[in-house]
Parts: sequence; structure tokens; C-alpha cells
Amino acid sequence: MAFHKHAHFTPAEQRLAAIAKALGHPARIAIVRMLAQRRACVCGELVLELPLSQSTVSQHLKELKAAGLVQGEVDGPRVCYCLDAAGWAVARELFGDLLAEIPIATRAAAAAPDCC
Amino acid sequence: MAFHKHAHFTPAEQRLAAIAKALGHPARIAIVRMLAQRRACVCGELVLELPLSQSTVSQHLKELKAAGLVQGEVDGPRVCYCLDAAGWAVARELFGDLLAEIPIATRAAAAAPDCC
DNA sequence: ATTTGTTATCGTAAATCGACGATAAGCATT
DNA sequence: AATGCTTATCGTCGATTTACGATAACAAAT
Repeated sequence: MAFHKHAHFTPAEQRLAAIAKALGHPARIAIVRMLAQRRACVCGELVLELPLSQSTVSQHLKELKAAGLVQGEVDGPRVCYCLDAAGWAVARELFGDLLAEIPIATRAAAAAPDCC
Repeated sequence: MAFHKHAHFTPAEQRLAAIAKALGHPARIAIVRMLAQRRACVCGELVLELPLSQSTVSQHLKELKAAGLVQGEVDGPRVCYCLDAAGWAVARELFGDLLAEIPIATRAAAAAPDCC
């Protein structure tokens, strides 16, 4: 069933998994890229540029916010979203740590099958 | 509904999302780390070290394989799993590209709220 | 050919996801 | 106070995920 047995994994594994899960949808990747490119906050502009309804975009933003990757601030009648620098620092670090554990493919290793 | 409107996103966004989704579970992060540490193939050892049943571990491996992050080769009576170097090269590149688009937090930017 | 050990698949159940429309909530302006 | 604009939440639907036990498939050894 779905009473996920997360208790047995390290905090770093759980945090990285949560971040990866938040990025595990093309729309959320696209949202992050849009927020990164125009550094200023884009509020409902996201809805205009995405092939999704307003409520769906709002939910995606909620998930990104829950993962600590995005911040939202109320700015008058609208809400101003931007990337959460602290969250992305964590993402960089945790993903970097993981990649550091993984051997990089060399030409020799690519020639011979690298399994077994 | 869940007929995901992925058609409107770029191939890179979709591929990165698929990779991130595959990593979006602590058990799969743990599996990747285990395969990275003992570079030799661990077959059913994964089951012994994870708090999950054999069938559940097999499903997680299947998802990692579908995402191109893990390879499996039949080795006699057992199956030999290892990381897929090519897949991880793509993961490195795509995630690196994304991170390159995202401004790194500076001390000044951290002092002032970086939103709006 | 049968047995043994390992892995994959099937079937199932509860929870979550992804999407939408409709509605509520919040803030400015009128 | 009422209107208008923007965003969040609610309710709903089907699909997917996570997990398990049970069973099938498969390779090696007996």
C-alpha cells in the first residue's frame, strides 16, 4: 500500500527524493525555467504561457513551494513567485553529492559493457 | 485528468522530468547509491538491505531501468544490476543545464529577500 | 526431468497525482 | 459597499503510484 516506508532512509535521501519528485513533471520544470529567466516575478503570466488551466498551474506552484524550490509573496492583488535560493542551494548540494558517488563514464568503460 | 499534456514541453524538459521522477522516491535514491558504492553488481542483495519486499524492489528497479539510469543483465540464475553510464551522463547534462539557468544565491541576495 | 534459487510479473488495495471547472478569498479601486 | 481582478481552494474524475503476497519464468544443479 502507500504507507511509504520512508522511515528507513536517511534525511538526505528523503530530501533529495522530495526535490526530485517536485521536478518530476515537465510543467514544473518549465515553471522553474520561466522563473529563472525573467528574474522578476511572473504572477499569472505563467498561466498564459503554459497549456494548463489556472488552477492546475496553482497546484504545481504549491508543490514547488512545498519542496522549498519556489517562494510566493503577496503583492497587492496578485502573488509574486520566484525561486527560493536556499532551496536551490540544497538541491545543488544534494544532487552534487549523489553525482559525486557515481562514477563518470570513461571512453574505456563505455567500450566495454559497464555491467558485471 | 491524467492524460498529461506533455506534448507542449521541450524534449529536454520531458527527459529531465522523467529522470527526476525516477529519482523521486527515497528507495530509488538508496538503490542508486548502493549500486554506485559497490560498483560490482548487486543482485538480490538490494532486497536484503532495503526495508521492502522483493517484488517492490523489482518494481523500483524497473522504473530506474525505464528512465535509463540502471541496466540489468542476466548473469546465470540471477540478474546483475548496475548504473547506466550513458543515462547518468544525460542526467548530469540536463540537470547541469537547468542549474546553469538558475542564479546562485550570493550573500547580498540572501540578506535582502530575493523575491520581487 | 525434477528440484532449487533468483527475479519478474500478476492481481489487488489504498493513496496520490494531474487535470479541470466552479467557487471562494483577498486586495484595490470605484 | 460594491465591483473587478487575481489567486487559492474545493470537489471530482480517471490514471498512476506504492506496496504486498502469490505465482510464473528461468537458469543451474542434482
